Amino acid sequence: MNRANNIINSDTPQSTEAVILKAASEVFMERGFDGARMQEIADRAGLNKALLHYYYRSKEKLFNAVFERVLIEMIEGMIQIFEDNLTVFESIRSFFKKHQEILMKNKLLPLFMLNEIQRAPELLIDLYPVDRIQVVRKKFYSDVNNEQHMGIIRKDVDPHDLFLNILSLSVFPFAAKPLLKGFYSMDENDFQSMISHRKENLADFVINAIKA
Amino acid sequence: MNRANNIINSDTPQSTEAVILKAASEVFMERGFDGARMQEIADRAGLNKALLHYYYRSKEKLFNAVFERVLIEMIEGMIQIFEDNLTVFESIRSFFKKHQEILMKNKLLPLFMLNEIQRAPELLIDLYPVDRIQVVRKKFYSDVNNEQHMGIIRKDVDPHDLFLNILSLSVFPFAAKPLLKGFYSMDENDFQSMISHRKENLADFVINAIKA
DNA sequence: GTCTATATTGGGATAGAC
DNA sequence: GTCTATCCCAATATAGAC
Repeated sequence: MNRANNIINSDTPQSTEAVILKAASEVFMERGFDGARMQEIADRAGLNKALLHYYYRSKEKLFNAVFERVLIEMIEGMIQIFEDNLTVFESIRSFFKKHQEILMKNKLLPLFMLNEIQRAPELLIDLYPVDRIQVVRKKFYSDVNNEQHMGIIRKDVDPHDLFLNILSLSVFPFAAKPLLKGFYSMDENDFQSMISHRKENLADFVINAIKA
Repeated sequence: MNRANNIINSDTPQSTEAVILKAASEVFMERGFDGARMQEIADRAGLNKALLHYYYRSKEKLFNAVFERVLIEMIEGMIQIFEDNLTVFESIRSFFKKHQEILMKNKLLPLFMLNEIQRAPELLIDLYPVDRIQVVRKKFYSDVNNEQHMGIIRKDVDPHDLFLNILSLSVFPFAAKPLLKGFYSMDENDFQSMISHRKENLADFVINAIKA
């Protein structure tokens, strides 16, 4: 269980501050900012509400602390996946494999992030240097372009679209988990095995879609 | 602007009940159940809070009225798209085209639905006869199987996966709109033209991925 | 630093006049 | 049916003892 794959659960926290942050992460992830209660966070941390305010002043500040941490680790995690020097096909394979594993350990992450950014879009700009991720995207784009010239990837593939498609295929099932459970009447195990299956097969889907 | 494509905005409402429902739809969609305020709904409807309770008893009942309507229209809309007797490739083309148009008119719909079902999964089962959508899925599956035997679609395509992939590609960008805006620094127009672009090209992506 | 007790306000819900 | 005024609880936040 290496650090990169583990966004919410820190390693057996010691300091009160860390205990609070861990409990807060859980509750905010499950219920969102508006649905979360300071009381529940205190209960889960085994402390009282007053202490939360002692350390973090307000619910909003506590939330921001949680969100910033989650946001940074998520993006850094995604960046790492793309960092190795691989062919585009290999990158795609490795991306799905690693990304599905990350999300499997943090099933609530996608919906949480999408939600809170919709609620307060400034969170994204305020808390993160957005251009950090541009570097990776640009590299991916030029890699794709190269392989298009080499006749490996179809010429009509737009790298920008491709990136978004990959992200959609990877993330959506997690955001839609409760919906899928309802429609397909799946339980937690079914969902898990669906993801393992996708982890192996999504790359083929995409590669077939783009290969020349 | 036909009815099927129009989930939130009803046609120039008359009755107070309808005015409330319309205002409530807007506010719940924008802020979710937990973030929504009865006061804001009243303000937008040009009425006072007391009337909301007069007609709908409680916030929760008002929400359920909104949610049920949205859920049913959404599913019925999706079902209609698949109802025509087309080849799989044609279905896919027509699905993306129509579905992107529906979502374009209700950009907040996907995230709203995903959210609220995560918050209260029983909404799905309580408010809708789930098996209604199974019929369409089953038909799609058997169509795919047929065309696999005819050598049109790759044998290793799992219809179940394919369905989820199509949904992911169609829905995710809307759920992630604020995130995309942040990362790509897009404005509303950029987003709109990205969707028009995808409306035309998503089908090719999928068809390339699955054609034998 | 951590607790109990309390202040304060936001917001869902109701009473009652018209 | 629609309004104003009010109730009341839940939830954030603070005071102050230890």
